[in-house]
Parts: sequence; C-alpha cells; structure tokens
Amino acid sequence: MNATIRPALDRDRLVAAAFAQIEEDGLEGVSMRRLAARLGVQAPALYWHVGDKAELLGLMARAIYDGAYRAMTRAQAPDWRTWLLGFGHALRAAFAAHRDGARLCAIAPNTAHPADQAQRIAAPLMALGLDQQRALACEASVIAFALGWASYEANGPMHAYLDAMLSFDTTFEQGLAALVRGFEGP
Amino acid sequence: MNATIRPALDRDRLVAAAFAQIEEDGLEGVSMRRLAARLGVQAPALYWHVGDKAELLGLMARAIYDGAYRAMTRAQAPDWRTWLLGFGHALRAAFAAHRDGARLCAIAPNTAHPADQAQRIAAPLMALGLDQQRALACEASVIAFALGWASYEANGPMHAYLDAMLSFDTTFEQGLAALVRGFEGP
DNA sequence: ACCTGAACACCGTTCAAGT
DNA sequence: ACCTGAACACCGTTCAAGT
Repeated sequence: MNATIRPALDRDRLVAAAFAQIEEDGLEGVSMRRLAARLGVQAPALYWHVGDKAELLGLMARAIYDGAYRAMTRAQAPDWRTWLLGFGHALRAAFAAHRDGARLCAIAPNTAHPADQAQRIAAPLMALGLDQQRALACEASVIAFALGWASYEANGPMHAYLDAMLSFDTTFEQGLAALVRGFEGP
Repeated sequence: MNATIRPALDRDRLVAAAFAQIEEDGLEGVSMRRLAARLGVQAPALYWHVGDKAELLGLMARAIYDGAYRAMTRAQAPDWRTWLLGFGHALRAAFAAHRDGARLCAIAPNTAHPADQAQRIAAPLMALGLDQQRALACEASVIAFALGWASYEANGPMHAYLDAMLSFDTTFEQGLAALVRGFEGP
C-alpha cells in the first residue's frame, strides 16, 4: 500500500560511494570498511551486492570507460581518423575526471564482456570504412596510449619535470596525432 | 681479521626477494611480512633499508625501467626512429619479464630523479638529431604507449578476446610503428 | 648500525544469525 | 532478500629495547 520498500544499498549507490571515497582519500583510502561506514552500514553488507573488492574496482573502471564511450556517441566524426582523435581525448578526460583514475583502471579487473566492449568501439569505426581487424587494432592502440599516458602522468615528480619542459597537454595531443596519422588507411 | 661482517639484509637483497615474491604470488602477494619471512627476518627489519612499502615498489619499478635502458645502450640505431622502435620493444619486454610488471609500474611511485631519468633517454635521441623538446616528447609518447599496452594486456579477458582476433604481438608492433612513423621529423 | 618483540590501528572476507 | 555481530587471518608501521 505504501511506497515499495527499498533496500539501503544497491550496486549503484555502492559504486557512487566508492567514487566519493577515492576523490577524498585516493585509491589507498578505498576500503570496504570505510565504504560501509560512509553508507551507514556494516562491512559485510557490501558482500551482498558485490563479490569482492576487486569486482567493485572493476565496476568503477567500467564506469570510467563508459564515460568516454558516452561522450563519443554524442560526437560525430567525418572520418575514422578524427573519430579516433576524439576517442583518445575522451579517454584522457575520463581518466582525469577522477582522482587516481588511471591507476585504478590499470589495476582493476575487467567486469564487462570483452566482445561487447570491443564491438561497441569498433562499430563506429567500421561505419566509417575500417574493416573489423583494423578497427579493433586502432582502438586497442588508442586506448593503450591514453591509459599509458594517464598512468605516466600520475607519476608525480616526472609529471612536474616534463610539464615544465614541454606542457603535458600539448605533448599528449602531438603523440595522439602522431599515432593516428601513422595508422595505415583501409 | 676475518671477512667484513655483512648485515643480513641490504636494499638489493630486499628488491630481489620482492621480485621472487611477485613472481610466485603476484602483486597482491607482496607483503612486508611475507618478504621478511622469505628473508629470515622480522618485518620491522625491512624498515631500516626502505622508508615504506611504496618506496620498495618504486625501486622495483625502477629496476624494470633500468632493464629496458640497459638493453638500449647495447643496441645502436642508424636514426632516431629505429632507436624509438627499439626502445618501445625493450620496454614491452621489460614489463613482460615479471609477473604483474605493468600493474606494478602503473601504481609505483617514482624513486629516481626525473631529470636524470629523462635525460638518460633523451641523450641518444639528441645524438641522432632531435632537439631536446622533441626527444623528450617522443620518449614520453613511446613510454606511455608501451606502458598502456602492457596494462591493457594485463586485463585478462580482454587480452584473450583481442588476441584471438588479432594477435596482440603484431598489433603492438603495428601500433608502435604507427606512432613512430607519425612523429614529425627534426 | 642493524635487528627483534610487542603493540597499534587497521585490512578483506566468512558465516551464523537476525529481520 | 538483505543486513548485523562476531570472528579469522591477515596487513603496514612505530618504537622501545636489544646486540
């Protein structure tokens, strides 16, 4: 008769709390116990919604990649090279959108279905004229470059040094542009 | 009168034990207490040789990068592009040489002096005709690509899927070649 | 200089039990 | 179905004390 009874927790609220936590305390600060405290619940309660901590980290990483994917569905590119440039940008923005985003993505296990995930990116590239092999290969290279760049950037002292010499931002642009320019056409 | 008394431990033996441990149990298995046990010593003893666990991980990462650097001093290249291709190869080999090598390098803090580290790589490129800016930029891009690739590869299910479709090895070659080909000349 | 013993403040995870 | 209480087997790190 009254509103449907809602559990105190669900997967989404758990992931959201984890993002709030990583923002405040960094990757090391994300513990199941602290998460539970933040959610007003006891630690074992989390294990009803998630198999273990690694799975939770995987869900966070997936959310970060999803951010980049969604940005790309809103964009539309005239050809596959500019699409890849946009994708590289979107990825870097997604990693940078959360504290320790790159470190998280580098250690989190994959929770999504690889085939779905890969095809989701390959599809727009194929629509722009690449065959599947090339689409997957270009996709993998751009992801690797963006992820590696973000990880390298997370290396504090090196980042400070290189940024003073070069500007990390424009050097990322140039590297990404070089990569995409270097791919062979269809 | 007898041989110089040697302490049970030093930094090098500690790092070596840590590599043995990561090989056996993976990154999660590297704990200060297990390391101490492996070295026949109590855990607090490690803190005489190393500030904290993060520093130890940093030393391990540095050893991995050093492996790639040393491989490059033995090689000699006719021009900066082939030098960069060789460096990319050497990095990937160095990450792959230890279990969880990429994950380790993605999360470990930097223990070396950034300036020394960067110049060490920039020098041979400058000897081959690049100015310092370009040398540092190309270097950063190749490291990012290799590190990101190795991290991406460490993502089990995705690796299995893509490897079946593409061959990760040759796709790495192609991506690296594209990147280096795309760099502008001096 | 280098290491031990004991302790502090945490972890992730399991499991019976509650509702 | 969803959560608590209590417990297990760990952690990293500090610090006085030993040699």
